[in-house]
Amino acid sequence: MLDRANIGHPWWHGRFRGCGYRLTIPREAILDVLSKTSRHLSAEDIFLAVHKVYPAVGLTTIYRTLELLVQMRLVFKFDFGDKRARYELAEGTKGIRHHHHLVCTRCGRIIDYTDFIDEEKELLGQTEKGLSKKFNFKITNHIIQFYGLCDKCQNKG
Amino acid sequence: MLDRANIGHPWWHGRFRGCGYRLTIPREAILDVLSKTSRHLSAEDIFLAVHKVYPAVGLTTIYRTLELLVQMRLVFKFDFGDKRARYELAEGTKGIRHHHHLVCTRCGRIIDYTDFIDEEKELLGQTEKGLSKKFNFKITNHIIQFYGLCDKCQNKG
DNA sequence: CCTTTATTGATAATGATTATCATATTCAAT
DNA sequence: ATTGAATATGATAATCATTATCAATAAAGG
Ligand SMILES: [Mn+2]
Ligand SMILES: [Mn+2]
Ligand SMILES: [Zn+2]
Ligand SMILES: [Zn+2]
Repeated sequence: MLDRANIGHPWWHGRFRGCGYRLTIPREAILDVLSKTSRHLSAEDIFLAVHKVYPAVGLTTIYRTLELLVQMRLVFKFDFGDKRARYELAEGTKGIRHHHHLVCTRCGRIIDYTDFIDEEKELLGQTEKGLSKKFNFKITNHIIQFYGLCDKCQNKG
Repeated sequence: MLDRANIGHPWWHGRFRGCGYRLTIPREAILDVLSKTSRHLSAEDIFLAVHKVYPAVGLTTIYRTLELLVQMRLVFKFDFGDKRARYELAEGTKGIRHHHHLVCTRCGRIIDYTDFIDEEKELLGQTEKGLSKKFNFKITNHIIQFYGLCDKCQNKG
């Protein structure tokens, strides 16, 4: 039910054309897994999910492909303080879905938030402009993360 | 010239009283190193610096002490995307010196900035309040990092 | 000095990520 | 379809920052 013809999210096909990269089964399978979750998966998470459908795909390929996808800006790579890197699709069919994160330092839960983004954008724009000028620094990216305790973890020792 | 009597930054002595923790030579040496730099040192950096004065101090103690200092909130631990953790004294004699970072993705240079913090504070306050309410999340900390190219790295391939 | 507890350092183990390298796949040109 | 160069893959071993162990030390308080 996850055969090649059925995967066909055409919107990332175009990204591979012209880069010299090939859109192979492992690569599509990885994009497919990422596109079907709202969680922030580790390389091993992705490996296990892909493994169910394509048991021949190795962990090395997962790492290699993720590195490629990050470099192509199709995927974001995050560090939330547990030891493993976490990956998330950078855009959906509707374009880039920019958001920031709340990270629970007790249970590791990650919450995406997109509210307040508008106000943040305003300030970030100003800040980036000021910083670029003052330090002659070309900003390409930023991360904002709030750490603390999620609702469940506040009601425990 | 870095003997015990000479180190005596009394302001962190108090932090160890009442916690059951002892202010030992290795711990003071580590705090001393951190207090004398504006750079963002790795555990090994600190090890090497301490080693010059107290060659008997082992790397394990550096890691253990840093973990303790982070937990005591005397030191901040950062991840700037190179593989090693980076450490920075959380406060000076004047109290906490809150700031954010610019990270050059090419040469790894880290720039502290404290300008724009006031405007940021305003927005962060609002955002934290809104997020806390909406998600019932108790925020204790945040990180903001801008990634890009520093002035030197813009003028290279 | 003695006892208890906290701290230390040498060493080995861990675990996520990378490097290697021989094999397999793709794709365009016959 | 066949071929052949370029690209991609997977099993395996290597890296390397960080942790776990554990016996030896040092501090604190009588
Ligand atoms: Mn997210
Ligand atoms: Mn800093
Ligand atoms: Zn939680
Ligand atoms: Zn640079």
